[in-house]
Amino acid sequence: MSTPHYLSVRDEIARRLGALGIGAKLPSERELQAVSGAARGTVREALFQLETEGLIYRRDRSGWYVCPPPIVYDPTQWAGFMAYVADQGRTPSTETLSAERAPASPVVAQALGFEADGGRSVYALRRRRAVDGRAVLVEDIHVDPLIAPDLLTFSLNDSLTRILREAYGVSIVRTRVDMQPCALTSVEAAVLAAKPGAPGLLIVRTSFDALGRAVEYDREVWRHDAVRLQIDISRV
Amino acid sequence: MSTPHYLSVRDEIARRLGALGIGAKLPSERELQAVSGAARGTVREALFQLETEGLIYRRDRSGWYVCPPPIVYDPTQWAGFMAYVADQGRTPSTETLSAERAPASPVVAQALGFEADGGRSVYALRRRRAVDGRAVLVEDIHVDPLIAPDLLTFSLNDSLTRILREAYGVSIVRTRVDMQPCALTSVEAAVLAAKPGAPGLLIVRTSFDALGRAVEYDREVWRHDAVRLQIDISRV
DNA sequence: GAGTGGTCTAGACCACCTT
DNA sequence: AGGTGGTCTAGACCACTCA
Repeated sequence: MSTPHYLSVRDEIARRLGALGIGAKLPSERELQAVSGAARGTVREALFQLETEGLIYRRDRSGWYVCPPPIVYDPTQWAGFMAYVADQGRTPSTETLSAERAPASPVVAQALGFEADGGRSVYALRRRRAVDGRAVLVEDIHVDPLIAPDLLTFSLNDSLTRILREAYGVSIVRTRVDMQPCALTSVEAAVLAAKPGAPGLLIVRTSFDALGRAVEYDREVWRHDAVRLQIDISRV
Repeated sequence: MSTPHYLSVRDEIARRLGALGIGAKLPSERELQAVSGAARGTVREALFQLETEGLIYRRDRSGWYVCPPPIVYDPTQWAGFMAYVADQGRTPSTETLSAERAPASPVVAQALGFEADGGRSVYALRRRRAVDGRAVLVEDIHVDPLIAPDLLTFSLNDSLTRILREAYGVSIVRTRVDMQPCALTSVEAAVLAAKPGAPGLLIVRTSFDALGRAVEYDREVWRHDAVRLQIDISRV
């Protein structure tokens, strides 16, 4: 047995994924076990492998499902999530989980250029966004209340950038994007119906206006299999 | 037992990571098992968790080690790997694993704008790059021989972009970057002394010159914990 | 050669989802 | 209420690394 058993089980399962449709539920682990003749732990090893590859995902305590293709995402463009996803023939949705004015954490305060220990507060939004009904990301957005007073009176499921532009006359001219693989915390996992510790992709965006003010600090945690970043850069 | 045992083991191990230096080897799994009183599988569960979080990594069949901090990488800048890493106070190194002229695969041919079934060949380089002696990425670079004839006569551990500019007068003015979490194939894992299926980060760069020609197609597979992308975008 | 991590087995119990 | 995935145990053997 030169190649481990769990890899042949992986291949066997992978072969069937095409027959199952996108989003379809896989047979139970105990069924897969019966078919493959392996112990359940070995079957799970194979499933974890496919999860890392982005071919299947799980909904916590529910089961394993075939991954839909990833969304292609350009964090430097400002078309907005709803437009992007629709352009790719998918159905986006946004849900605002919370919206409040709260004290700025040190990280947020620094990102928005607040003075240390100023005790400033920020607008904090938490949104869950889904593609074709599957929750793919949770984001925390922080906005300086001095730049966008009364922000919370707007409909927050829309493009926030449009609100900033149309209601406050603030245009984004510079964006700093940070990206890093991560593990889902228990909070993030709960929001995404995933298991805590599942692999994710962290994208942090800080947006600046023409005056150089940090207007928006956006922290997005994606399911790692749900997104592919694509950026097009032209040098001057 | 509201929180799973493997998570308390994780916390216990995480607490000790500070005391161990960066790059230090963790105690063996059987030692950790003895300390925690858990079964070995549970200890491994905890270690996998820390691996996903990017706090520890393993060298295949050797053991678990404390992760150094990630390299901050801007794929849109052309400073080059060696310059980047050095700027961050780390020691970069590059090793050319192979350099040859070979038929272009369909993916490469399309990326470089070759006509379909043209039977064109390309220069293909495979390089391994390390930070402080730890292999962090393997890259496959493909260059159009019509644009850079005799490329293989140069010293290929250097910045390829500089060679293109200084020897061939080709400047990159546009870059398309694609990025996606992935799993290491057995080939990539072998090059990086990792386990096949370990989490990775795939970065694909296609670079164009002023004439709009695709000059270079670069496919980089990173250890997922070794890199943090950072991009700064200004809109005109 | 000793000890390591990698793989694998064959069970078990529980909390939770689904029906 | 039944079945699921999540967690956990207590072993075992092997290929490999390292001293």
